[in-house]
Amino acid sequence: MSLTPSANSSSEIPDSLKVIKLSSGHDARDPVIFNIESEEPLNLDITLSSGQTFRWEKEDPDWWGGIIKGNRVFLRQVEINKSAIRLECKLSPSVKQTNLLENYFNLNKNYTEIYSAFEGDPILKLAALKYRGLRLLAQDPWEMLISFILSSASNIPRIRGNIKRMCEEFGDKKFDVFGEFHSFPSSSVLASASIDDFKSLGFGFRASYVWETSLKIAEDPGFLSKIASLPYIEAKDELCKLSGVGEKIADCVLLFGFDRLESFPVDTWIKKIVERYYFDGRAIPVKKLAEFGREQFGDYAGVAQQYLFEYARGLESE
DNA sequence: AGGAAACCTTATCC
DNA sequence: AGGATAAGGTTTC
Ligand SMILES: [Mg+2]
Repeated sequence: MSLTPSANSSSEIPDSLKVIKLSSGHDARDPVIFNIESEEPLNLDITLSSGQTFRWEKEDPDWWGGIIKGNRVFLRQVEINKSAIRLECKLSPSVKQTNLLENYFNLNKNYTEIYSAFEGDPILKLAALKYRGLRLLAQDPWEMLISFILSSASNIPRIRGNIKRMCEEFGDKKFDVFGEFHSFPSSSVLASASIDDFKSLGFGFRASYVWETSLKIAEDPGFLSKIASLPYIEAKDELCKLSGVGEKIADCVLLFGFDRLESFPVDTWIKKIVERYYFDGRAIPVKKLAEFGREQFGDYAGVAQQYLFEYARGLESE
């Protein structure tokens, strides 16, 4: 299943974006190579190694490899300065999607404007400075759902490993000019696996959650597309009905899979940093913190969350 | 209704 | 070095 986040169906690509083709890929054995230039801030390393996405791998010193809407993509940053960025992109010539990368990186969203909104908040100002070019990605809702069910009380390296093994075991084997790769497995394929299969992949207690939710989605394929049209509160309530999905994971799915920037997922890192800098170190219940985040950061709550998350983790590792 | 306790496994900390 | 603690929480009791 592959759903398009609603905001992208009507997204306009701004004039500031240029696509420069370097190789037309007339020969079906050659990859298509082109550049993307944008005035929007985008730091590939920060964005693709962040905690919102789990399947990107830096295989070369420079090249990132990943899969977008079932298409394998290789990217490297060839320019990054204050006013413009440039990406070199390699795709299989079989890829027909237009604006695949522009949509994935949400290049229609004005992050300079968002940074301005962060100016009045001392912590966000610092975070935006340190992680400039971190962008929210427009990812697949189904992939987000399973990925974040796997994230609960886990850690990022482990989540990546769980997902990688699951894709290798259950994802469709596909071929392009670069060779073999595996897609993210469908709900029906996962529903026909067993809980023990998932335990042997290292899912632990999340194995039953993944199986139950896969079965539910396989039996009700319209479930996720209905979410897209619901108001935030109702969308979240619906998602929470799924096994393994509570408030936090519902917020992650809404933010990363449905472009709902009003979501403010509260995990242990957000809890720590928000208590420390916004509540004078006092302990605050997670539910209150989520309400605070949505209230405090408004339309950009989800972007603020992402910057605070990376900032909090950065503090720990320094 | 609200708050512990249980739940798997692997990084990371000290 | 290796035992303790924490990790993008949810469910169950
Ligand atoms: Mg649930």
